[in-house]
Amino acid sequence: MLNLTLEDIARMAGVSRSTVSRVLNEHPNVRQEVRERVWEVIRRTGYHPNAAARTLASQRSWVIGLVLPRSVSSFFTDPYFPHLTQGIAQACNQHNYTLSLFLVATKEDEEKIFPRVSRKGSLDGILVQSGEIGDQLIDRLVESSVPLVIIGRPFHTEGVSYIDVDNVSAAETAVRHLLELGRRRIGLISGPFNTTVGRDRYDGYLHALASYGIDVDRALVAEADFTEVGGYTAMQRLLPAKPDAVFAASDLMAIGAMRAARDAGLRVPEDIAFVGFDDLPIATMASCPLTTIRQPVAEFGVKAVETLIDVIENGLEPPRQVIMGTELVVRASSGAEQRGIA
Amino acid sequence: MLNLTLEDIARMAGVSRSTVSRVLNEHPNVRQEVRERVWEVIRRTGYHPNAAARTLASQRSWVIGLVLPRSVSSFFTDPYFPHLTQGIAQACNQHNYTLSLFLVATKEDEEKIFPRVSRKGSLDGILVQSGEIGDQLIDRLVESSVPLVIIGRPFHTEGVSYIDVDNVSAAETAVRHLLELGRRRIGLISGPFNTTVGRDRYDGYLHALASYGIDVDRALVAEADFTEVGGYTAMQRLLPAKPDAVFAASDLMAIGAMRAARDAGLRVPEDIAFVGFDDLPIATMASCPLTTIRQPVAEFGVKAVETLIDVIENGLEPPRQVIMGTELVVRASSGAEQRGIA
DNA sequence: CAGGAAATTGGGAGCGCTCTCAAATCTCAA
DNA sequence: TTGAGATTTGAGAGCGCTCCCAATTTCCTG
Repeated sequence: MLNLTLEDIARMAGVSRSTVSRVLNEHPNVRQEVRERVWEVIRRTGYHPNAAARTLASQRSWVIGLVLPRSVSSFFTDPYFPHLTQGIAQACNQHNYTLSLFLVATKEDEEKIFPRVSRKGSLDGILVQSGEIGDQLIDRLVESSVPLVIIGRPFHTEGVSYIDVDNVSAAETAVRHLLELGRRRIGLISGPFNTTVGRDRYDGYLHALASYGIDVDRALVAEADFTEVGGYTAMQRLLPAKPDAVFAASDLMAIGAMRAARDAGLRVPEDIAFVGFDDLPIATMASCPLTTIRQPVAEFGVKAVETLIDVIENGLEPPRQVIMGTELVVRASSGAEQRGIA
Repeated sequence: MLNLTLEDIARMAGVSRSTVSRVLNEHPNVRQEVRERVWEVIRRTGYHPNAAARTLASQRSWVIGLVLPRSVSSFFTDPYFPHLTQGIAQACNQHNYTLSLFLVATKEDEEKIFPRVSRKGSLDGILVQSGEIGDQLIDRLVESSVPLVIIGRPFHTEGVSYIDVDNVSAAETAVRHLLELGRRRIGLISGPFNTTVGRDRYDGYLHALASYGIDVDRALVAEADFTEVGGYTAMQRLLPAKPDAVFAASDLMAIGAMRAARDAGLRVPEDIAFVGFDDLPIATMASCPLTTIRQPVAEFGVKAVETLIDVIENGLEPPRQVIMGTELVVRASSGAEQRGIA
């Protein structure tokens, strides 16, 4: 039962290797009767074709890699990544691909992982999370001309496929929501400015203020790192500037920030309103349910896989650039209901 | 640069295919001068050996699979799994293995994944998270006689390799800590009773009570599912029985439970003390820093990988059964300091 | 019932590597 | 200088599959 080969099955079914291969790969042009006889033998023996041999002969591994670069240190702190991974894993399974996970923690990791990832014959394609703007990893992957889809817009977009949400307008919507509720001293807890997502959400914040003719007050902007602790300390830096609302570029930071505001004796949302970004389950479970931008994280992962499969099957050109929609989810933390009642 | 083979490198270096193979695999018995010449060509051309061909010829894929069964629905809610995965990924990288991730969400997933996982030639070994006691997945994997290490003690332990912490004594330590602080109506928010980890921590709770001659009050025991929401609702069920302390079988549940206690107007730890389990970063960030059992989650992952590699290299027998230590970490939630001061 | 087209089947040549074995080369003591 | 033994190298036979091509069989149509 252990080391059966195509040849063995062929002998047992009284046909040739080629015919068994045809049956296995669902090629047409095999007589129904023969097809059934072969399947019967396969089932009875519990035969599974050898993946390596298949890959070698067909130049197709049915494996895709998910690469999370060094800068994504928050893999295990921010629920965003598990959710994304979940969506990706599910889609891989759906499409009969196997998912390999490459967590790049250090520079040495990167050197070790790189050959494994870019080498032909082990991976059909790569999904890589966009990271810091200076990071060479993505450029190196692009150069290796392996089918590649970047999760989150990279800094250089010419000729590369990526998938993202429209962070600028999503952030603008979030901040506008606060403006519409009458808040005027709106703080921003941004993501890192050396990431496109950090910059984009900052730009959205600026646009919203500009549309209301409000000048940006630098004391109302604090850069953080997408973590809860980062949100907490950023909020402490913002407090002296007396914001009456804060847009945080992730739910986790919003939760940290709310905690900091509470610890400073402020009431949410009466004294200070909050809007987050992501709409992960924690958003509803926060001490004050969070108004936030919902992005379809799991579907995002699914779409990334499907885009990558498209690239694998139909070539790198033209670059696929997919932008997914977001929506504002209003809950208690922005004080929308208070105002409605008042 | 793209489709170089061993043969090409051999020709360019003026040696045979075999010699290049020897150089690549660091076999001895290659003249220093030749070795360097070959490396030089490899470096210059950017050649990487084809993984599939290597696997086919050597019957070794250098890939291990991490299988998370259906019952582990909390992959994306409980930070435990990302931490574990992180440890595993890091160790894989260290040992030059590639990690493939198999998230089993549905029965169909399981059917799709199973052949990919048990088939020879794609995976050198498997790490599988222990799940519900009735789950057939592990039994099927054991039968397929692929090198296997189970994360968390499975229900049937004969002949299988696994790695776990001593949940019984860890839980006992946690509950004893509360008893030593003078608490007597100690509630338990347990994990699911259809998991070994759920049962073990329950047993530890019983042992601790027994050692103080306290009879267990069924109204003080609530089964939950390791989620924060589960902890919250379990706490609500416990409240009528007026516990003065609660041991929750995970930090996440402890946090949910504390929130429920607060929402019911109780003060932590004055009115009710809490002890959790895991000591993940969220434990320190809780509204009241959590006394908890620290288990070495990331090292756990590392150890699992190392144990699996041992099994891969030295055979399935004898079964490796590794138990790792835990320690009690005292913070504010158990009220130890109050008592110290009083 | 012939004859050609279509459907079905088998054989062979790889895919790119590892590994055994024998040949070639080198080393050094006598 | 020679030859036994050690070291280094190359040739060849797979690993188990896919896929092309040619051979065989089946199916129609007139």
